[in-house]
Amino acid sequence: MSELTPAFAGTGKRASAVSDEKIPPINPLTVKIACSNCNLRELCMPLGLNAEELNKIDTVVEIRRRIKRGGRLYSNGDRFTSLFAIRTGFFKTCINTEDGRNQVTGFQMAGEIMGLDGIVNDHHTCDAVALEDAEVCVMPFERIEELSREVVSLQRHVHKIMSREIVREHGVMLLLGSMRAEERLAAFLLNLVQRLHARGFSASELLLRMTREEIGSYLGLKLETVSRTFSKFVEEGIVEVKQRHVRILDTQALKLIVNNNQLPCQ
Amino acid sequence: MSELTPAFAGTGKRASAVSDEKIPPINPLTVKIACSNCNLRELCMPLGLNAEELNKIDTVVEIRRRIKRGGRLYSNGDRFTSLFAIRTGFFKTCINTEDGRNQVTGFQMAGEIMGLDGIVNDHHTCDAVALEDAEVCVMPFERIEELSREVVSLQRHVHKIMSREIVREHGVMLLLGSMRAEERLAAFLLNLVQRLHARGFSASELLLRMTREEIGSYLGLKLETVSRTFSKFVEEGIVEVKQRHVRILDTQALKLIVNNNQLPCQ
DNA sequence: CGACACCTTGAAGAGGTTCAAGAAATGTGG
DNA sequence: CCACATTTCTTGAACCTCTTCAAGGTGTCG
Repeated sequence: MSELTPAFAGTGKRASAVSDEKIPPINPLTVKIACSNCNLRELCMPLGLNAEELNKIDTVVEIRRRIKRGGRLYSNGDRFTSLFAIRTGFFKTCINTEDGRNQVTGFQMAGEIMGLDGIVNDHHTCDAVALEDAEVCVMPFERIEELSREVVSLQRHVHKIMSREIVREHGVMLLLGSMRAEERLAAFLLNLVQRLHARGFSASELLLRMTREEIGSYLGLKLETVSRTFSKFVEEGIVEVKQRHVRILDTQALKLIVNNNQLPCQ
Repeated sequence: MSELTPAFAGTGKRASAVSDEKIPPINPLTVKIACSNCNLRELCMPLGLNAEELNKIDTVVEIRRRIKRGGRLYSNGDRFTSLFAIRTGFFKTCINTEDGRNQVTGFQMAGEIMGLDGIVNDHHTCDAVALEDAEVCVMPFERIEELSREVVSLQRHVHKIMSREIVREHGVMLLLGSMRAEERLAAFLLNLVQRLHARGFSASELLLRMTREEIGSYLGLKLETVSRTFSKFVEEGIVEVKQRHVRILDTQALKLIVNNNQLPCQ
């Protein structure tokens, strides 16, 4: 776990694929608020639209909104009006109950949609907190519904996004209900790195944007257990860890841990 | 825990509200396949439709389907074509992984919608097993999408159903991630009895349709722990338990257990 | 540079699991 | 309808994983 820093220097940079412009100096001439010229379109919008549909879709994003690290996109109890597509940054969503319970329900990154929990009761039921400075596209839900009555592929897309969230949560239930600490952390790391890789980042290095406590809350473990489990993986040569920098040395070993030491078929 | 049997005799009968006809002799004259004269409509279909919309909605249910106890409505890998509304009966949904993990992701009863997991990849990702003889309305999803482009309140309704499922799963994550065995079982009992009560059954007596093992799987506990926790509740005078018959004697005590021994505000 | 948040590690303890045996209920076939 | 097989449930005892409590280290930011 000695000299990690140099190797991690590039972790924050995209290696390929879906590259997106830097945020600070938004050029109003080239970056107008429109999905049709957004590099993340393939992640949050349907593919195969014709020109007319593309024009309609462009009107779905009302404005963009910036959230500072630690700030909230929405809070439990807030009125629901819009879904949000993450352009840049990293979020956690969590439930905080009156009696002091706390549960991180997910971590969200660029291209992912937030706010679905608010639809059912017109109010949000969890908090969305930025874990790094972020920018989101605000999509009024009424507009989404209106458009998806006209654009069939958008309608289908919205349904898929919600279904995907349901299936993701099934996976979390499997994790929380049937895995031990090592298995949970291995599954967590593999999931994170896979999603980052799909966005052009490294398949083996990652920078954790959340604390041990937040990881623990998500995984149903105490922060000490998360820390100890990281240390165990390090001892076994599976990962290198330096604070929030993680390098996966043996992806296969992590997969074996998750799969009950069985090689997945094929 | 002595003489429970007599009191439980009526458990299977509806006390009031949404009463529905018995299944076996379906009279084709009175019970045509139509949501507009279904007693469960208020549970699975939007309210406040005009006559024209009601007529359209009636075409959403293709056929009904009966599932024997132990039978499957769908299985992991099955092609997704339809959503299902439960008319009668009781289901569990569960994930079974190749490496032998198993997780019950939910229990469903009359008026609830199943199959949402299949939308995202056109294939189901879990098994839906009937825990008692059941009858479901089969609603082809293409038809639902078509109609919800025309009937705004149906569109909104579909969105709410999916959002509700997402929020429900957040609650399960909270349960699995942050509660101890007693708290989990108390929350489980309160949730079940509340849903049954909303359907006209008793607010304090219930007949469990699932085994201790299935409860345990859902709650992330072993069946022995479920059994022991039931026994503990019995010792404390909170419930009476005789096999699958449960009578809640002290709802408040269960609520206190769930709420970390804090009375909920107001 | 000091205050603060975050992380690591050790030791003791609690909660839940595992293994095992027996009891109770349920289903089946004659 | 009864006898038997099977499933389900309960309970005890030993064990193990994770938590709790505590202390010290590391990194960060004004």
